[in-house]
Amino acid sequence: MEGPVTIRDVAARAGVALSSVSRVLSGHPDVSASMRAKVEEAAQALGYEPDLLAQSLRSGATRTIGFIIRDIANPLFAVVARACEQELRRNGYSLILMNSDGSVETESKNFALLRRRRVDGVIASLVAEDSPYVKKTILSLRAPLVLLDRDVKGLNASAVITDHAIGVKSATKHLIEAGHRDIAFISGAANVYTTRNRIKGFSEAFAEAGLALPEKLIALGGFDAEYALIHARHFLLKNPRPSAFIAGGIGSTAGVVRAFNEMNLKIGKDIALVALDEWPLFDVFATDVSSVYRDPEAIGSEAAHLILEVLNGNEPRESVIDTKFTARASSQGVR
Amino acid sequence: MEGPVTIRDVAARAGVALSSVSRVLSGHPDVSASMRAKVEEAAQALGYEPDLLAQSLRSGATRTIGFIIRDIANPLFAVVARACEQELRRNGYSLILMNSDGSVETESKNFALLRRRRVDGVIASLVAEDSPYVKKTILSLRAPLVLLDRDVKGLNASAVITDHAIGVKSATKHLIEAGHRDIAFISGAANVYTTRNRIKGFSEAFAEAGLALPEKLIALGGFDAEYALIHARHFLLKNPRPSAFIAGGIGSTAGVVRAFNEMNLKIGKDIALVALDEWPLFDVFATDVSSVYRDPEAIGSEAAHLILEVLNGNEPRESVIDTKFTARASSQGVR
DNA sequence: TTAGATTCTGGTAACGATTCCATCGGGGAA
DNA sequence: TTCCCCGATGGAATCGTTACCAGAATCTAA
Repeated sequence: MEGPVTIRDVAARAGVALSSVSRVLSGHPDVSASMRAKVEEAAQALGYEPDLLAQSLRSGATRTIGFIIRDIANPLFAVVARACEQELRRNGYSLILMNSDGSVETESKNFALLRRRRVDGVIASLVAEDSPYVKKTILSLRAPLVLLDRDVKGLNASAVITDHAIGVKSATKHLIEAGHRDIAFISGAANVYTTRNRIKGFSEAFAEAGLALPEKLIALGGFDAEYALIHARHFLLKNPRPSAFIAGGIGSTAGVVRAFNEMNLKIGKDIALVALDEWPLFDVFATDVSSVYRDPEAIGSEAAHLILEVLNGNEPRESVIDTKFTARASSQGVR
Repeated sequence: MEGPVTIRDVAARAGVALSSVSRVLSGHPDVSASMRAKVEEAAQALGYEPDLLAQSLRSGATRTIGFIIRDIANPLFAVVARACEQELRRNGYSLILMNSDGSVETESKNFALLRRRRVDGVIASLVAEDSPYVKKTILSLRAPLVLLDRDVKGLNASAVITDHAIGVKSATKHLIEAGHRDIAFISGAANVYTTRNRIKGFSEAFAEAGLALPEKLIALGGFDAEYALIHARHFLLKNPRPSAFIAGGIGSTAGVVRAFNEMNLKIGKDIALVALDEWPLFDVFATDVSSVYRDPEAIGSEAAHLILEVLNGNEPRESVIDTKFTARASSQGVR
């Protein structure tokens, strides 16, 4: 019937000044027992709930964290987001989710909007590290930032970094030992750390084996299935055909395997495959696919920890998550 | 160097009253050209950005929508969330994401927090329709609500409803025609519309075939993989063993197929399967699994439309999304 | 010329909270 | 008894906006 009840209503009902109500409710020490009782009775009776908006305006803290990623529908990021939200929620923060849809303009607008919303911090997986706006946008944030798997110089930001190289290197080594030489590698563009670090592992394995990197079989341009499909098709028409593929991420894997299916190539028999990252139902419907795994749960909660640390006055820092290669039937030698 | 620039700073620089600045920036008609020029120059020069917090406090609208679901890591809901966020973003709203982790208490706390944050609306997939708190919590929201696949009486809320029955019915009919009689059905609890509506389709198919419903083979208790795994194991030990399974959702499917794998049962050969809902890489790694499909993209953007409609003064309403059964190799008759 | 309407502008009161400051007692110490 | 200090309270300013109100300036019509 009445609108939302404010601190004034409580003060009126208790017959005291509103500053006294505020003191009681915020646990100020200098309040008498009788005052405390009166105010608490009134607040209880009226069902008073403090307005977070007003508190935020006054205090300058919104207890809100922005979360910007390319696409929440990427199952890996969905798990990251869940873990992150859970951990932030436990600490009294809420999460504002924004997809950048793979567009640097959208990403930039998202940052600007979060700034205007006065979020206390931002966790982001940037579309690109080298786009001209990035630094300007981020430096004007005036709030702590946690990057997910990105390396941008001169930012003073925290970051959760994945050590892809170690996993990709042992995957590549494994393929080489199984006799593969023409190994195709399809992943996102080199303007994000993720890709560069994966290629690092890939290159190191070839170098250590004393072999030349198959540069013609490397396609770095997009994490989406479409990009991978087109380039996998192209590679599969080469002569000789590559005998193995490494697919950089869930989208890439989808594209690569679609290309295999189109040409009726059986994984592990006609062609070898290593997938970087796993996806839902991986363990039941892709039981023989070799993979380089990283724990998205750990990434999400670590991102939350890093932002909370800075909000508690600590210095930004980096945290490294490792990856693990598991060989399965898909990466054996093929005839 | 300076803190964030406010409307006062702009007023000072332009040498006018702050009310004039507000008028210019909010496009009030009664402003002279020279005033407009002065203010715009000053705002531009100082890089002024209005504070959404203050605007919200003043206007009463936060342009913020709460989104409460059980688990964003469920790939179906991740796509729903993405579509929803995109559509809301286009209309100037931001989305606050909260997982309820399958707990009615957490869900209730999330609602309370969103209320205190003064969100303009909430989109939610309730954990249960019948928990005692639900109505009280929701009625005290004082903001429009869109339910996802839930049916709660006396709420005056909008809803995006999926017509599962039609798809499940034709799936069941198909199984019956292929000779299956002992069809197991595993899904979430009956205190959500989703489950009841699926069972409705299941029952109707049996009724129309003049057969008795295999009540002993119905397990309704949880959408999670663990629940499905336990009950699938149990059913598979029965004599006679069910010849077909319908798994209600992505989690259920994971559990059911794990049970198959444990007992070394080949899908489509030793045992038939129909999955309700599809998941990422379904088309490449589960090409022969029969499914009842619904379009999560449509659900998400429809939810956004429904909440925007009410925010624009229209009455709440329901919107129905249909489902489609596709028969594949997994649901043929088995020896 | 003057009344009345019309622009335009500045000042001020909100929105709902917190916090500083001043005031008023009462209790303890000298 | 006097002085001081501290606990307890109320009043007012503030966070950054918007919106109302009043007054000044300009304009139109009689």
